[in-house]
Amino acid sequence: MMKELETRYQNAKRALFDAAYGDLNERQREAVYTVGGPLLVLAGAGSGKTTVLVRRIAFLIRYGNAYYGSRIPAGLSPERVAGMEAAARLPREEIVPLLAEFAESPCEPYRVLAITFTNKAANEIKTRLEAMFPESPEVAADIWSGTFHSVCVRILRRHGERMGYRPNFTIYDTDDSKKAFLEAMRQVNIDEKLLPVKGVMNAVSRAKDRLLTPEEFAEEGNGDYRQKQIARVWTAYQDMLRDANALDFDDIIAQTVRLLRNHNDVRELYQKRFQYVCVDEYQDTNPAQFELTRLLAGGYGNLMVVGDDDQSIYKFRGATIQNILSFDQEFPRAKVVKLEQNYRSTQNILDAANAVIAKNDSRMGKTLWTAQGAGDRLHCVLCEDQNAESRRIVETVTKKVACGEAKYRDFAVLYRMNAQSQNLEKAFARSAVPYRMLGGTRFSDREEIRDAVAYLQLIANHADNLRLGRILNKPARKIGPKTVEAIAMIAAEVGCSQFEVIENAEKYAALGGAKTALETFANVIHTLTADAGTLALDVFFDRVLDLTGYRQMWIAKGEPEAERLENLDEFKSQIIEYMQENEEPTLEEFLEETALVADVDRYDETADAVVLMTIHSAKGLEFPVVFLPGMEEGIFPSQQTAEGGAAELEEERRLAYVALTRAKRELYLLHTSVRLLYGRTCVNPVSRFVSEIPSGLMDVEEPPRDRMAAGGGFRAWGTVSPAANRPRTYYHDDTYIPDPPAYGGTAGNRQPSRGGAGRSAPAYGGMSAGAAYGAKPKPAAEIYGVGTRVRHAVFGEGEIISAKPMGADTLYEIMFDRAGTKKLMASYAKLKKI
DNA sequence: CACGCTCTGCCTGCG
DNA sequence: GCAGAGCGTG
Repeated sequence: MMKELETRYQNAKRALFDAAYGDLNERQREAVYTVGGPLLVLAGAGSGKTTVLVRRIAFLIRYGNAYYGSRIPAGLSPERVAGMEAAARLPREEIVPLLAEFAESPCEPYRVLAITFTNKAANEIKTRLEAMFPESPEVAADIWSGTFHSVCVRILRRHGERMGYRPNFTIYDTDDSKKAFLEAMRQVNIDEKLLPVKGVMNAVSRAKDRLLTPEEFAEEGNGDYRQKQIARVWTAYQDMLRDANALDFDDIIAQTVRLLRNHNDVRELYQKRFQYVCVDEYQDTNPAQFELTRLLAGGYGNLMVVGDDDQSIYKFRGATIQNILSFDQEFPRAKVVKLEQNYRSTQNILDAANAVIAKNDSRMGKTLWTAQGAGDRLHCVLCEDQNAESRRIVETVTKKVACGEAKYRDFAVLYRMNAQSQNLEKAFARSAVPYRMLGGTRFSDREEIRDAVAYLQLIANHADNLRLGRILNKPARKIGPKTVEAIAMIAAEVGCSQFEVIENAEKYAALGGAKTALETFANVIHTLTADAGTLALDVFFDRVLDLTGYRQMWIAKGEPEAERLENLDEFKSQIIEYMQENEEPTLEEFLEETALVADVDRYDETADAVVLMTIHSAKGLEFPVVFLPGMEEGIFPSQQTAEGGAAELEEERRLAYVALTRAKRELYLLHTSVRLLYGRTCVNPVSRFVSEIPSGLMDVEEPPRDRMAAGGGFRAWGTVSPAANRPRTYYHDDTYIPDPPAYGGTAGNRQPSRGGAGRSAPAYGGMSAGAAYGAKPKPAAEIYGVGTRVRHAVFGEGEIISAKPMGADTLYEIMFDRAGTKKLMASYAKLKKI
């Protein structure tokens, strides 16, 4: 009798939770309720992955193992159970307060660790957790949530001394690291021409991902000469970092793993602390991160990982898809929950993505579905060339915005490689469509920012030889390469830091005439080091720029470098922002944030503008309308992938899957008949990923016949027509004019003309353009001189600042009052003189 | 030391 | 096509 009541109680309890979590689907709920043991959540694109992660953390803090737990309250009565059964029919918000009493060993917030890859993801988790506990903000604050690197740095600051790092250690980013590698190569006498640094850095980085030591790496090469050389460089590099009390990004993970492996007390400290460990984007983890996760979760064994094997696109960065594929072998009792219901896209888009990814072998197997319905068919658009492709995208955006179908921010243009972005950006820059482009040089990578940071780093850590070298003679202080070399020699002999040599310059005869300059420099750094402890950070920063003469250096260069000063101001506002966010701001902590938090929120989702970025950086984002230009063999899949092995192609196909699943409503796949890339004209067949999409899902669009070249026209599926093969000349500003017929030659064997034809502007006749494309002849336009005020239909009023004759036409550069400076062809701009 | 010229290589890139 | 590195010269 009692047994039956207990079963009823358990069922009623679960029914209450199911009702309270009724906004989740069944699979999502299962993931949330499963708190004990290893758990793999295979979360398809758009399946509510972050929601599950956050809700689960909140669940285990509030209720612990309430759902699957077997606890029965004392004095359980039939009336009580009947009451619970009736309560399940109440509205959700009335059920939620009833759940607290079912809590079964709930977890304290500080015992939860959530690891992500990007700061953006870490911040999102934090923000969403704060929203889950509005009544007690300390809960979200107590949860350890951060990136792999921030978690490891936190551990190393505390226990790094065991590994030989003093707590004020410095973090070297990729650029610093490159400088150190170059120096290391000089030290071991290896010519950069024979062994490019890029290759060395990559090899060492991959080896560190695999937790190898230089010795193991050399051994693994089995006598391979190159590998032995790399190991020598690596050893010298590692010595330099050790001397400078510095770690690079890879060391941060690898050394934390060694710390936890080799020091039982430290490992146990964290294993006892972390009752629950969650890892996001698990398909992107490398072997070192796998090991770290395993160690940290090794106490309680409550490890949840979330990821999507089909979105593993970072093998080139060291990630192993194996980590997710063999999770259930590594953790034998693991539970696997698949999230396949998609809340983002239409069924047509999902069917296309499913069809493409189904061609892969190395996958766990998922099929996305939606309750939303089929939606529009995909569009496959063939354009003449990359300019037509870009224009086509801009036109489509303009049209859809004009008819009120969408806002600018609903559109994204996603491309395979950054080289494609130039054309696209030009088309947008010339139009009235607001856009923002991600990628390119990051703010923190700019020279002036790096220099400013180097000054701050040196002040925080005088042993930082690399940063010292960066700014020692910047601005020029009459400390030339000879002096620098002498300093390095002395430092190596004495066994001290280079800055200590400078401090004691008068002791060393070898420093000769530079002594005074060095003393002055040392004094400046000493003064600033003292200031760092007393002045407010922003005031201190100004003082650094002024006392070192660094600001003056850029001021002296005048107008062309004005942006540098603006960037330094922008950096100062980042300092102020940091001061506002932290109660006890310190230089060291600020520097750590700068090292680990590169350009937060590069993508402002609120701005009403079309977004342009690579497919890689679009992972995790979604847009109502997505354009995928360059769906061509040789671009996507890229040349080197297509030539690589099957594994490379599978990764590329996953990238295609990521690209397709970014779209919510509409998807445009664009490809061209001819394309100018790397200064070469190429004729690429349409991408295999387009061909893999069932034709019934797609509308195919080709340019109308009369606009096509003579000779049978273009065939969509890659047949090369002779006319398409004709070489063309492009001007630096991308205004294109076909070569006259007499030019001859074919695209395939055309020699790159370095600095030759095409740079200057030969006077081509306008007619050849018309003849090649059968296009209408350009209407004659009235020619205006520089300084003329004109009106444009879209951009409004402006002034002509330059006019360049181009064949029969004229290229104007016009500074518009509101739309900025644009380059326009006279015949198309339809300008009116004011 | 600053500049301008030539040469080269070139996919994706978190922290 | 173009950026970044390397190199030579004023």
